[in-house]
Amino acid sequence: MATGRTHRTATRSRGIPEATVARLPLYLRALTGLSERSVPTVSSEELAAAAGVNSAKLRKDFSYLGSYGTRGVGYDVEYLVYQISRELGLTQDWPVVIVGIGNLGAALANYGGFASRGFRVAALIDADPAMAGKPVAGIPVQHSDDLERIIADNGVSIGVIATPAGAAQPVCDRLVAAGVTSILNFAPTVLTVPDGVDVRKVDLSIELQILAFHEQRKAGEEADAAAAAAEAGAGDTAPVVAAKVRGGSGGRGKGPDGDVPAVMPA
Amino acid sequence: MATGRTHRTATRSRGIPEATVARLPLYLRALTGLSERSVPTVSSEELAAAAGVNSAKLRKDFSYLGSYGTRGVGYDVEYLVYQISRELGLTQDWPVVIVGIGNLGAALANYGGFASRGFRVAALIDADPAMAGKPVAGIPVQHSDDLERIIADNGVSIGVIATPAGAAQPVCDRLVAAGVTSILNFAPTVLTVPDGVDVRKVDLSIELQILAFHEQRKAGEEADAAAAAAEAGAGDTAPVVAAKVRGGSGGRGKGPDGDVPAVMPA
DNA sequence: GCATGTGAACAGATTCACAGCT
DNA sequence: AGCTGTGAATCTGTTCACATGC
Repeated sequence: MATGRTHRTATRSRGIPEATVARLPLYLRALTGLSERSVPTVSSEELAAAAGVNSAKLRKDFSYLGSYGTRGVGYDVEYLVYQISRELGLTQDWPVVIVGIGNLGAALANYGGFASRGFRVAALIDADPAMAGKPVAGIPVQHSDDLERIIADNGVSIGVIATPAGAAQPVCDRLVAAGVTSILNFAPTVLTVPDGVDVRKVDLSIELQILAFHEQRKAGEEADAAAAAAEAGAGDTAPVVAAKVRGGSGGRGKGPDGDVPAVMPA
Repeated sequence: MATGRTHRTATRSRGIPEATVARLPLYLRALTGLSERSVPTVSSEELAAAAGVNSAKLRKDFSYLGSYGTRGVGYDVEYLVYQISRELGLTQDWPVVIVGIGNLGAALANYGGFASRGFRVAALIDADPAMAGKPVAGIPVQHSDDLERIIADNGVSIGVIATPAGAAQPVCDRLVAAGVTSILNFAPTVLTVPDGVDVRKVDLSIELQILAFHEQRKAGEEADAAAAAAEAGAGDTAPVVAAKVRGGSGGRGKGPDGDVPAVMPA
């Protein structure tokens, strides 16, 4: 169903491009590094190198925030740290709940990067009664029956879903109903949420698949030749089936050399 | 200098846009779901809904792969699964090493999504001698002294870094020197790699920071809305509007645009 | 002189809308 | 009639190059 529609008044003055927002945390990290080493100022060139982007992009990004630099000199590190933190909303405290305390959930609970940036793990929630009360990263796991109360009691607006795929949508629905408006989803599922709720997803296997694509490409001539050979072979062997007899059901012939299908999940 | 990717020297007309590549795994997942339920064909509309994108984009994406659909009918599920798998390089087996077996590394080792898509965890490596020999996810952890040998013995070209930030660059250097050409980095550091090596990073705290930005903006918009209402109503109704009114979707005319999930995927 | 900040050119991705095939 | 495949239009993001101000 079409939900849709972004706000129209969007670009008043708070029109920071999404791509820029996604880089602000990167700059912030580089800046905190400099701050810790008591570096007072940086040029766009230096900071860009530390953040792994190019300097023109960095200057453009900063220009959306305002003119916080000094021509001929550079940027004041502490000042920029503050401005970016404020822009990202990190000057306030964000209570977060993590739902699904398996391996990944536990890893997230232990992840130091949260606490150090204004995020506070307010609660860990799991559906397994055996987990209830068990401390993970020093925080006792609570049963999911209490999810709504926990959200309300802690004023949580950001939820992290680290459940198995099947549980993700129901959990998401409950989080949203309870008042959560931002969700970070680690489950390999497309979540459906009402308008006004933001979802970001992190999918480990997707990242690897993208790498595999490039890796295959790199293998270059070899892989290319192999693929070409396989495709050429298609003219008189198995894949013809795939190419012509589609719609067929179950029995798909095995590929050219052994393991064609290969992609069914366990 | 940094990311030096050879331009689209690509092979023949193999110029698949990066944005499209990043979505192929998404389509693949939706398709495997359909395949498991023995659905023989899908329309671009249906598949797009399942993958959480809009149908024009999906058709455009598929057009880069070739003409694998049937006009008036749709796409053959099994055939598409095979084509996308092949394009992503998932019809071959990719041995992967995970370096840094802390909470996160263990979670990754246990993550089912790898094995099910052509990725095989060939080895777990950690710098802590106390970990050596201990099985995680059924695989004995090996000491990092042997990193080079492990890479070579297993023909590994993809490495996953899940170490603390400080160890990431040295580990990366050793992986690359040993022959790894694709790296998935979970450590919160910018890695420097030679040309020809791909790095993708997953940063949990960055994702949360992006959510925080939007969360903050939402709060601001509520205020804006209240202000606008006040302005329009001229002291008519109270700012009660600012209360939690979410998910809205009252009547509103047909939305001209699709159902974009509000935030761009990683 | 030197580095920021920014309009303008460029490149890439998304969406539209319809021609073309089944 | 229905759905794919794709040029054209649009939108978003990046890079260039230089005027601007310390």
